[in-house]
Amino acid sequence: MFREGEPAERFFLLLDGYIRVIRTTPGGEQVIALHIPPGQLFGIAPAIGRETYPATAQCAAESLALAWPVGLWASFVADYDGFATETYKTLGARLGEFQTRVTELATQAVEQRVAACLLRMVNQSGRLVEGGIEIAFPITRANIADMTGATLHTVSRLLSAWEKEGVVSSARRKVTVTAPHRLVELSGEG
Amino acid sequence: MFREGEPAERFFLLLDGYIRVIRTTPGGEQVIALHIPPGQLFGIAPAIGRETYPATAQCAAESLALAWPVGLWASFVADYDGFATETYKTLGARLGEFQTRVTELATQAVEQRVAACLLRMVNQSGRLVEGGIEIAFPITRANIADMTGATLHTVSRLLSAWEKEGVVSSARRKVTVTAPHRLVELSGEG
DNA sequence: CGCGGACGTTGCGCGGCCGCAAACTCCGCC
DNA sequence: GGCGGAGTTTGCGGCCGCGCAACGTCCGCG
Repeated sequence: MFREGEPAERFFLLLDGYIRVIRTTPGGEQVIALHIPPGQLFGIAPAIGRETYPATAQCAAESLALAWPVGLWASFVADYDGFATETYKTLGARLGEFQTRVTELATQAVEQRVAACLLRMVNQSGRLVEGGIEIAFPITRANIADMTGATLHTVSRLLSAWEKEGVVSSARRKVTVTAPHRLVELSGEG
Repeated sequence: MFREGEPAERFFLLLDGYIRVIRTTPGGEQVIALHIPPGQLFGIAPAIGRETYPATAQCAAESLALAWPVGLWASFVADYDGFATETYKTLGARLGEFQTRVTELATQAVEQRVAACLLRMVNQSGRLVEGGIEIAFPITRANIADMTGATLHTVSRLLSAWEKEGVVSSARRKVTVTAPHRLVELSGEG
């Protein structure tokens, strides 16, 4: 959709699908900052007084979004009454999520972080299926590794172990949580 | 000043001093989320649609702040023209900082994180003294450990090593950076 | 002036997680 | 159908950084 550092020419509203927001380090490694579910605004650089995008946005699944030139931002805020409030809440929710993630990354072991990461995705974007709750967009071990600051290998090992214990059930690019309560325990009551 | 989870009854403007914003994990460990320099708003729960404070705020140094009941927030936004914009920018800056920290925590080794952490504090709250730039508020090794997700011991070892190399110079509750460029290298060009 | 507590340093051992390597499976595409 | 690439699994070795412990130092306070 757009890349980190590009001039922010538009802002978006996601109608359907999922967007992955990514930051790339100078060293070439990437970190997944967040996933945008349908119904949320994104690319809202103008809201925070920026003229370039602070991160890269990719489609995590087939997606449909509306886009407006940033010039219209001010008139949206002025014309639609709940708009500013809603934006504030979105920002606040993201700020809170980042704070939580900083806390997790700083204090918890990889196993707990991966568990917490799965729980977060299930909560935000879970889809009820028989046998558990499925994460509603395609996701690989490598993606989870990028979110948790672990390696692909470690994530794979953890998921294998959990699958043997019946906590999760995973297929190619898909993860279903079958025993959320167990995962909560694993995440350290977080 | 206030504690995480308390009902947000007031918001603040820091006139002088420094505020440390802290989150405590269920396990009792604490993480320093950010430091507030003079001139910034803080405790702005109402801005993000929250009714409780998302974190704890302590004085890091002797401080002086103004406080208003949250009820006045709306009228501030309505009456003072730059107020909303300024708040957005503050939120945006914090969001950006958290994103950066998540990235660092996820991809970089402890040594680089500590270097980056010192650089950030020097940039935001540095005071020019002879021989280098000093961090303007009292700070302990344990504080730095809480910010970087390392242990007191590791931080102590790193600072000792850097002091021998002439990169920093530290005393009790005080750190002065004497060779910022070296620290930038150590931080991995971050 | 002496005590207590906060802060800082250093050594040692262990374990979790990375890094590398190799192999397997599945899917899309020509 | 066959090829290639993306995704996943698993084993093994090594190192960084934690956890513990003990000691040293500095400051504030009665």
